Amino acid sequence: MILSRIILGLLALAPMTGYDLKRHFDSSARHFWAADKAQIYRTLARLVEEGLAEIEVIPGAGAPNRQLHRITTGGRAALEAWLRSPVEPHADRDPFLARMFFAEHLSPEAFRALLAGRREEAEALLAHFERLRAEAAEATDRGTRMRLATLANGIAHARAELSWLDETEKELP
Amino acid sequence: MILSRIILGLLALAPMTGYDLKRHFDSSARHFWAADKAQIYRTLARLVEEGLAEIEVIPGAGAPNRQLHRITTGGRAALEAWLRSPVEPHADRDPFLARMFFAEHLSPEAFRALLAGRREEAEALLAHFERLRAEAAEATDRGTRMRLATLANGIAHARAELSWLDETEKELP
DNA sequence: GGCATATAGTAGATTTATCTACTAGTACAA
DNA sequence: TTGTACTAGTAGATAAATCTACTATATGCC
Repeated sequence: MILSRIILGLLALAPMTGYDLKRHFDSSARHFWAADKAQIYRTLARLVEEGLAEIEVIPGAGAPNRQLHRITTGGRAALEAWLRSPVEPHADRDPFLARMFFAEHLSPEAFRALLAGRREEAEALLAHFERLRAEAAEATDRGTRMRLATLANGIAHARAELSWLDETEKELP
Repeated sequence: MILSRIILGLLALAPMTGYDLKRHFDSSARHFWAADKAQIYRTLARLVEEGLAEIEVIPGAGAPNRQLHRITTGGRAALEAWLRSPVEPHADRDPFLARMFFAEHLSPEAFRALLAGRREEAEALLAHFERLRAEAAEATDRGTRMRLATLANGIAHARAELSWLDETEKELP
Protein backbone atom coordinates (compact mmCIF):
# COMPACT_ATOMS: atom_id res chain seq x y z
CA MET A 1 0.00 0.00 0.00
CA ILE A 2 1.30 3.42 -0.96
CA LEU A 3 -0.08 5.07 2.18
CA SER A 4 2.09 2.89 4.38
CA ARG A 5 5.19 3.93 2.43
CA ILE A 6 4.29 7.61 2.64
CA ILE A 7 3.85 7.22 6.39
CA LEU A 8 7.27 5.57 6.56
CA GLY A 9 8.67 8.51 4.61
CA LEU A 10 7.16 11.00 7.04
CA LEU A 11 8.40 9.00 10.02
CA ALA A 12 11.86 9.10 8.43
CA LEU A 13 11.69 12.91 8.68
CA ALA A 14 10.78 12.75 12.39
CA PRO A 15 9.04 10.42 14.86
CA MET A 16 5.34 11.24 15.05
CA THR A 17 1.98 10.36 16.53
CA GLY A 18 -1.02 9.45 14.39
CA TYR A 19 -2.32 12.90 15.00
CA ASP A 20 0.89 14.53 13.78
CA LEU A 21 0.67 12.45 10.62
CA LYS A 22 -2.90 13.54 10.04
CA ARG A 23 -1.78 17.15 10.17
CA HIS A 24 0.93 16.47 7.60
CA PHE A 25 -1.60 14.87 5.27
CA ASP A 26 -3.78 17.93 5.64
CA SER A 27 -1.04 20.45 4.98
CA SER A 28 2.36 19.56 3.52
CA ALA A 29 1.27 16.34 1.84
CA ARG A 30 -2.11 17.62 0.74
CA HIS A 31 -1.24 18.08 -2.92
CA PHE A 32 -0.37 14.44 -3.46
CA TRP A 33 -2.16 12.33 -0.88
CA ALA A 34 -5.20 12.39 1.37
CA ALA A 35 -5.69 10.08 4.29
CA ASP A 36 -8.51 9.41 6.64
CA LYS A 37 -7.68 9.45 10.36
CA ALA A 38 -8.96 5.92 10.90
CA GLN A 39 -6.86 4.71 8.00
CA ILE A 40 -3.72 6.35 9.39
CA TYR A 41 -4.07 4.69 12.79
CA ARG A 42 -4.82 1.32 11.24
CA THR A 43 -1.82 1.59 8.94
CA LEU A 44 0.44 2.59 11.84
CA ALA A 45 -0.68 -0.50 13.74
CA ARG A 46 0.20 -2.64 10.74
CA LEU A 47 3.61 -1.04 10.37
CA VAL A 48 4.37 -1.84 14.01
CA GLU A 49 3.16 -5.44 13.50
CA GLU A 50 5.49 -5.76 10.54
CA GLY A 51 8.40 -4.34 12.52
CA LEU A 52 8.76 -1.34 10.21
CA ALA A 53 7.94 1.14 12.99
CA GLU A 54 8.01 1.06 16.76
CA ILE A 55 6.05 2.85 19.43
CA GLU A 56 7.35 4.89 22.30
CA VAL A 57 4.53 5.68 24.71
CA ILE A 58 4.78 9.15 26.14
CA PRO A 59 2.60 9.30 29.23
CA GLY A 60 0.31 12.29 29.30
CA ALA A 61 -0.05 13.80 32.74
CA GLY A 62 -3.79 13.28 32.94
CA ALA A 63 -4.12 13.75 29.19
CA PRO A 64 -4.24 10.63 26.98
CA ASN A 65 -0.88 9.02 26.28
CA ARG A 66 0.87 9.92 23.05
CA GLN A 67 2.13 7.06 20.96
CA LEU A 68 5.20 8.34 19.23
CA HIS A 69 6.00 6.18 16.21
CA ARG A 70 9.60 5.82 15.14
CA ILE A 71 10.80 4.22 11.90
CA THR A 72 13.01 1.15 12.34
CA THR A 73 15.99 0.00 10.27
CA GLY A 74 13.66 -2.42 8.52
CA GLY A 75 11.29 0.46 7.88
CA ARG A 76 14.01 2.49 6.20
CA ALA A 77 14.86 -0.47 4.00
CA ALA A 78 11.19 -0.90 3.05
CA LEU A 79 10.93 2.80 2.23
CA GLU A 80 13.95 2.69 -0.03
CA ALA A 81 12.80 -0.49 -1.74
CA TRP A 82 9.49 1.18 -2.51
CA LEU A 83 11.18 4.29 -3.89
CA ARG A 84 13.20 2.14 -6.26
CA SER A 85 10.20 0.04 -7.41
CA PRO A 86 8.19 0.92 -10.55
CA VAL A 87 5.82 3.86 -10.10
CA GLU A 88 2.22 2.81 -9.56
CA PRO A 89 -0.19 3.74 -12.33
CA HIS A 90 -2.11 6.86 -11.50
CA ALA A 91 -5.62 7.65 -12.62
CA ASP A 92 -7.07 10.81 -11.25
CA ARG A 93 -10.78 11.03 -10.52
CA ASP A 94 -12.09 14.56 -10.58
CA PRO A 95 -15.78 15.00 -9.69
CA PHE A 96 -15.76 18.56 -11.00
CA LEU A 97 -14.59 17.57 -14.48
CA ALA A 98 -17.13 14.77 -14.48
CA ARG A 99 -19.87 17.35 -14.00
CA MET A 100 -18.33 19.65 -16.55
CA PHE A 101 -18.46 16.83 -19.08
CA PHE A 102 -22.23 16.59 -18.72
CA ALA A 103 -22.94 20.24 -17.94
CA GLU A 104 -25.17 20.65 -21.00
CA HIS A 105 -27.91 19.37 -18.70
CA LEU A 106 -27.41 22.39 -16.44
CA SER A 107 -28.97 25.82 -16.74
CA PRO A 108 -26.52 28.61 -17.69
CA GLU A 109 -26.68 30.01 -14.14
CA ALA A 110 -26.01 26.64 -12.54
CA PHE A 111 -23.12 26.19 -14.96
CA ARG A 112 -21.59 29.53 -14.04
CA ALA A 113 -21.96 28.63 -10.36
CA LEU A 114 -20.11 25.38 -11.03
CA LEU A 115 -17.17 27.24 -12.54
CA ALA A 116 -17.23 29.86 -9.78
CA GLY A 117 -17.02 27.16 -7.15
CA ARG A 118 -14.05 25.62 -8.91
CA ARG A 119 -12.33 28.98 -9.07
CA GLU A 120 -12.77 29.53 -5.35
CA GLU A 121 -11.28 26.13 -4.63
CA ALA A 122 -8.32 26.66 -6.93
CA GLU A 123 -7.62 30.06 -5.40
CA ALA A 124 -7.77 28.67 -1.87
CA LEU A 125 -5.44 25.85 -2.86
CA LEU A 126 -2.98 28.24 -4.47
CA ALA A 127 -3.02 30.46 -1.38
CA HIS A 128 -2.42 27.41 0.81
CA PHE A 129 0.55 26.33 -1.29
CA GLU A 130 2.06 29.80 -1.38
CA ARG A 131 1.71 30.10 2.38
CA LEU A 132 3.56 26.79 2.75
CA ARG A 133 6.29 27.95 0.40
CA ALA A 134 6.69 31.25 2.24
CA GLU A 135 6.97 29.42 5.56
CA ALA A 136 9.81 27.24 4.29
CA ALA A 137 13.31 28.56 4.83
CA GLU A 138 15.75 28.71 1.94
CA ALA A 139 16.34 25.25 0.64
CA THR A 140 19.80 24.17 1.57
CA ASP A 141 19.71 20.40 1.49
CA ARG A 142 18.56 18.21 -1.36
CA GLY A 143 15.63 16.79 0.62
CA THR A 144 14.11 20.20 1.28
CA ARG A 145 14.63 21.24 -2.32
CA MET A 146 12.82 18.13 -3.49
CA ARG A 147 9.89 18.79 -1.19
CA LEU A 148 9.78 22.36 -2.44
CA ALA A 149 9.74 21.08 -6.02
CA THR A 150 6.76 18.90 -5.10
CA LEU A 151 5.07 21.99 -3.75
CA ALA A 152 5.93 23.89 -6.93
CA ASN A 153 4.09 21.16 -8.81
CA GLY A 154 0.94 21.92 -6.87
CA ILE A 155 1.36 25.62 -7.52
CA ALA A 156 1.87 25.06 -11.24
CA HIS A 157 -1.28 23.01 -11.50
CA ALA A 158 -3.36 25.43 -9.44
CA ARG A 159 -2.25 28.23 -11.77
CA ALA A 160 -2.99 26.12 -14.84
CA GLU A 161 -6.47 25.52 -13.48
CA LEU A 162 -7.08 29.24 -13.00
CA SER A 163 -5.90 30.04 -16.55
CA TRP A 164 -8.15 27.33 -17.90
CA LEU A 165 -11.06 28.82 -15.96
CA ASP A 166 -10.35 32.26 -17.50
CA GLU A 167 -10.45 30.79 -20.98
CA THR A 168 -13.46 28.62 -20.32
CA GLU A 169 -15.51 31.43 -18.85
CA LYS A 170 -14.80 33.43 -22.00
CA GLU A 171 -15.60 30.50 -24.31
CA LEU A 172 -18.75 29.39 -22.54
CA PRO A 173 -20.41 32.38 -20.92
CA MET B 1 -21.67 6.89 -6.19
CA ILE B 2 -20.17 9.23 -8.74
CA LEU B 3 -19.37 6.40 -11.14
CA SER B 4 -23.05 5.54 -11.48
CA ARG B 5 -23.87 9.15 -12.39
CA ILE B 6 -21.07 9.31 -14.96
CA ILE B 7 -22.40 6.12 -16.50
CA LEU B 8 -25.87 7.67 -16.62
CA GLY B 9 -24.33 10.70 -18.34
CA LEU B 10 -22.68 8.53 -20.95
CA LEU B 11 -25.87 6.54 -21.50
CA ALA B 12 -27.63 9.88 -22.01
CA LEU B 13 -25.31 10.48 -24.98
CA ALA B 14 -26.14 7.08 -26.48
CA PRO B 15 -27.26 3.60 -25.39
CA MET B 16 -24.24 1.40 -24.74
CA THR B 17 -22.96 -1.98 -23.62
CA GLY B 18 -20.61 -2.37 -20.65
CA TYR B 19 -17.82 -2.81 -23.14
CA ASP B 20 -18.63 0.45 -24.90
CA LEU B 21 -18.57 2.22 -21.54
CA LYS B 22 -15.19 0.74 -20.73
CA ARG B 23 -13.84 2.17 -23.97
CA HIS B 24 -15.19 5.61 -23.08
CA PHE B 25 -13.52 5.46 -19.67
CA ASP B 26 -10.27 4.57 -21.37
CA SER B 27 -10.42 7.33 -23.96
CA SER B 28 -12.78 10.29 -23.77
CA ALA B 29 -13.35 10.14 -20.01
CA ARG B 30 -9.80 9.22 -19.15
CA HIS B 31 -8.77 12.63 -17.86
CA PHE B 32 -11.39 12.71 -15.14
CA TRP B 33 -12.39 9.17 -14.26
CA ALA B 34 -11.05 5.64 -14.36
CA ALA B 35 -13.18 2.57 -13.98
CA ASP B 36 -12.49 -1.08 -13.69
CA LYS B 37 -14.42 -3.37 -16.02
CA ALA B 38 -15.89 -5.40 -13.18
CA GLN B 39 -17.00 -2.23 -11.48
CA ILE B 40 -18.73 -0.97 -14.62
CA TYR B 41 -20.76 -4.15 -15.06
CA ARG B 42 -21.69 -4.23 -11.39
CA THR B 43 -22.79 -0.60 -11.48
CA LEU B 44 -24.84 -1.18 -14.63
CA ALA B 45 -26.65 -4.03 -12.90
CA ARG B 46 -27.46 -1.74 -10.00
CA LEU B 47 -28.74 1.02 -12.27
CA VAL B 48 -31.09 -1.48 -13.89
CA GLU B 49 -32.26 -2.68 -10.46
CA GLU B 50 -32.99 0.91 -9.48
CA GLY B 51 -34.89 1.52 -12.69
CA LEU B 52 -32.46 4.19 -13.88
CA ALA B 53 -31.43 2.18 -16.93
CA GLU B 54 -32.93 -0.66 -18.92
CA ILE B 55 -31.47 -3.46 -20.98
CA GLU B 56 -32.19 -4.35 -24.55
CA VAL B 57 -30.64 -7.69 -25.40
CA ILE B 58 -29.26 -7.79 -28.89
CA PRO B 59 -28.82 -11.44 -29.84
CA GLY B 60 -25.42 -12.17 -31.31
CA ALA B 61 -25.55 -14.60 -34.18
CA GLY B 62 -23.34 -17.19 -32.53
CA ALA B 63 -21.41 -14.48 -30.72
CA PRO B 64 -22.38 -13.61 -27.13
CA ASN B 65 -25.44 -11.39 -26.76
CA ARG B 66 -24.88 -7.68 -26.36
CA GLN B 67 -26.72 -6.01 -23.52
CA LEU B 68 -27.46 -2.52 -24.72
CA HIS B 69 -28.20 -0.26 -21.77
CA ARG B 70 -30.55 2.66 -22.26
CA ILE B 71 -31.15 5.46 -19.76
CA THR B 72 -34.75 5.75 -18.49
CA THR B 73 -36.74 8.85 -17.62
CA GLY B 74 -35.93 8.20 -13.97
CA GLY B 75 -32.28 7.91 -14.96
CA ARG B 76 -32.32 11.33 -16.61
CA ALA B 77 -33.91 12.81 -13.49
CA ALA B 78 -31.24 11.20 -11.28
CA LEU B 79 -28.49 12.54 -13.57
CA GLU B 80 -29.84 16.07 -13.40
CA ALA B 81 -30.33 15.89 -9.64
CA TRP B 82 -26.69 14.87 -9.27
CA LEU B 83 -25.48 17.68 -11.52
CA ARG B 84 -27.31 20.20 -9.37
CA SER B 85 -26.06 18.75 -6.05
CA PRO B 86 -22.94 20.12 -4.29
CA VAL B 87 -19.67 19.03 -5.89
CA GLU B 88 -17.98 16.17 -4.02
CA PRO B 89 -14.68 17.04 -2.34
CA HIS B 90 -11.76 15.96 -4.44
CA ALA B 91 -8.39 14.86 -3.13
CA ASP B 92 -5.97 13.68 -5.72
CA ARG B 93 -3.54 10.91 -4.88
CA ASP B 94 -0.45 10.98 -7.04
CA PRO B 95 2.07 8.18 -6.46
CA PHE B 96 4.72 10.02 -8.48
CA LEU B 97 4.57 13.14 -6.30
CA ALA B 98 4.66 10.93 -3.22
CA ARG B 99 7.96 9.50 -4.40
CA MET B 100 9.25 12.91 -5.38
CA PHE B 101 8.56 14.11 -1.82
CA PHE B 102 10.92 11.48 -0.43
CA ALA B 103 13.34 11.31 -3.35
CA GLU B 104 16.29 12.36 -1.19
CA HIS B 105 16.59 8.65 -0.43
CA LEU B 106 17.22 7.95 -4.12
CA SER B 107 20.52 8.04 -5.99
CA PRO B 108 20.85 10.90 -8.49
CA GLU B 109 20.49 8.44 -11.39
CA ALA B 110 17.37 6.86 -9.95
CA PHE B 111 15.97 10.34 -9.37
CA ARG B 112 16.59 11.36 -12.98
CA ALA B 113 14.94 8.15 -14.14
CA LEU B 114 11.90 8.99 -12.00
CA LEU B 115 11.54 12.38 -13.70
CA ALA B 116 12.16 10.87 -17.13
CA GLY B 117 9.37 8.37 -16.57
CA ARG B 118 7.02 11.13 -15.56
CA ARG B 119 7.92 13.10 -18.67
CA GLU B 120 7.18 10.15 -20.91
CA GLU B 121 3.79 9.71 -19.27
CA ALA B 122 2.91 13.39 -19.55
CA GLU B 123 3.92 13.45 -23.21
CA ALA B 124 1.86 10.35 -23.98
CA LEU B 125 -1.12 11.86 -22.20
CA LEU B 126 -0.78 15.13 -24.06
CA ALA B 127 -0.55 13.28 -27.38
CA HIS B 128 -3.65 11.27 -26.48
CA PHE B 129 -5.61 14.41 -25.64
CA GLU B 130 -4.53 16.21 -28.78
CA ARG B 131 -5.51 13.25 -30.89
CA LEU B 132 -8.95 13.30 -29.29
CA ARG B 133 -9.27 17.01 -29.92
CA ALA B 134 -8.23 16.64 -33.55
CA GLU B 135 -10.77 13.86 -34.05
CA ALA B 136 -13.61 16.02 -32.78
CA ALA B 137 -15.47 18.05 -35.37
CA GLU B 138 -16.01 21.75 -34.85
CA ALA B 139 -18.05 22.29 -31.76
CA THR B 140 -21.47 23.43 -32.74
CA ASP B 141 -23.67 22.55 -29.80
CA ARG B 142 -23.14 23.53 -26.20
CA GLY B 143 -22.69 19.91 -25.08
CA THR B 144 -19.80 19.28 -27.44
CA ARG B 145 -18.18 22.57 -26.50
CA MET B 146 -18.37 21.62 -22.84
CA ARG B 147 -16.77 18.26 -23.47
CA LEU B 148 -14.05 19.98 -25.46
CA ALA B 149 -13.47 22.37 -22.56
CA THR B 150 -13.06 19.34 -20.29
CA LEU B 151 -10.49 18.01 -22.74
CA ALA B 152 -8.76 21.41 -22.78
CA ASN B 153 -8.43 21.08 -19.03
CA GLY B 154 -6.49 17.85 -19.47
CA ILE B 155 -4.28 19.47 -22.08
CA ALA B 156 -3.60 22.48 -19.85
CA HIS B 157 -2.54 20.27 -16.97
CA ALA B 158 -0.37 18.03 -19.15
CA ARG B 159 1.43 21.12 -20.43
CA ALA B 160 1.80 22.50 -16.90
CA GLU B 161 3.36 19.21 -15.88
CA LEU B 162 5.87 19.34 -18.74
CA SER B 163 6.87 22.93 -17.88
CA TRP B 164 7.29 21.95 -14.26
CA LEU B 165 9.52 19.06 -15.35
CA ASP B 166 11.67 21.46 -17.39
CA GLU B 167 12.18 23.69 -14.38
CA THR B 168 12.70 20.86 -11.96
CA GLU B 169 15.30 19.16 -14.11
CA LYS B 170 17.20 22.46 -14.20
CA GLU B 171 16.83 23.01 -10.45
CA LEU B 172 17.71 19.49 -9.38
CA PRO B 173 20.08 17.95 -11.90
C1' DG C 1 -19.75 28.90 33.47
C1' DG C 2 -20.46 27.14 29.14
C1' DC C 3 -18.93 26.46 24.44
C1' DA C 4 -15.87 25.65 20.68
C1' DT C 5 -11.70 23.85 19.15
C1' DA C 6 -7.55 21.17 19.27
C1' DT C 7 -5.22 17.02 20.87
C1' DA C 8 -5.00 11.76 20.84
C1' DG C 9 -6.89 7.62 19.99
C1' DT C 10 -10.40 3.47 19.36
C1' DA C 11 -14.16 0.50 17.11
C1' DG C 12 -17.17 -1.25 13.76
C1' DA C 13 -19.66 -1.15 9.58
C1' DT C 14 -20.13 -0.13 4.98
C1' DT C 15 -18.85 1.22 0.48
C1' DT C 16 -15.64 1.35 -3.28
C1' DA C 17 -12.16 -0.33 -5.98
C1' DT C 18 -9.08 -3.73 -7.61
C1' DC C 19 -7.29 -8.30 -8.81
C1' DT C 20 -7.68 -12.74 -10.76
C1' DA C 21 -9.64 -15.93 -13.35
C1' DC C 22 -12.93 -17.62 -15.94
C1' DT C 23 -16.34 -18.48 -20.68
C1' DA C 24 -16.78 -17.79 -25.70
C1' DG C 25 -16.78 -16.23 -30.11
C1' DT C 26 -14.45 -13.13 -34.10
C1' DA C 27 -10.75 -11.36 -36.88
C1' DC C 28 -6.30 -11.20 -38.53
C1' DA C 29 -1.60 -12.35 -39.26
C1' DA C 30 2.73 -15.16 -39.13
C1' DT D 1 -2.73 -23.73 -37.77
C1' DT D 2 -1.37 -21.57 -33.96
C1' DG D 3 -1.22 -17.42 -31.59
C1' DT D 4 -2.68 -12.79 -30.45
C1' DA D 5 -5.88 -9.19 -29.87
C1' DC D 6 -10.56 -7.61 -29.61
C1' DT D 7 -15.44 -7.99 -28.27
C1' DA D 8 -18.73 -9.13 -24.31
C1' DG D 9 -19.67 -10.58 -20.02
C1' DT D 10 -19.51 -13.24 -15.27
C1' DA D 11 -17.83 -14.55 -10.42
C1' DG D 12 -15.51 -14.32 -6.20
C1' DA D 13 -12.04 -12.67 -3.17
C1' DT D 14 -9.41 -9.21 -1.26
C1' DA D 15 -7.82 -4.65 -0.38
C1' DA D 16 -8.46 0.09 0.43
C1' DA D 17 -11.06 4.00 1.80
C1' DT D 18 -14.75 6.25 4.06
C1' DC D 19 -18.32 7.12 7.52
C1' DT D 20 -20.04 7.32 12.05
C1' DA D 21 -19.66 7.37 16.57
C1' DC D 22 -17.45 7.01 20.50
C1' DT D 23 -13.80 8.33 25.03
C1' DA D 24 -10.90 11.89 27.26
C1' DT D 25 -8.33 16.11 28.41
C1' DA D 26 -6.61 20.91 27.64
C1' DT D 27 -7.01 25.63 26.21
C1' DG D 28 -8.94 29.82 25.16
C1' DC D 29 -12.97 32.92 24.49
C1' DC D 30 -17.15 35.47 25.52
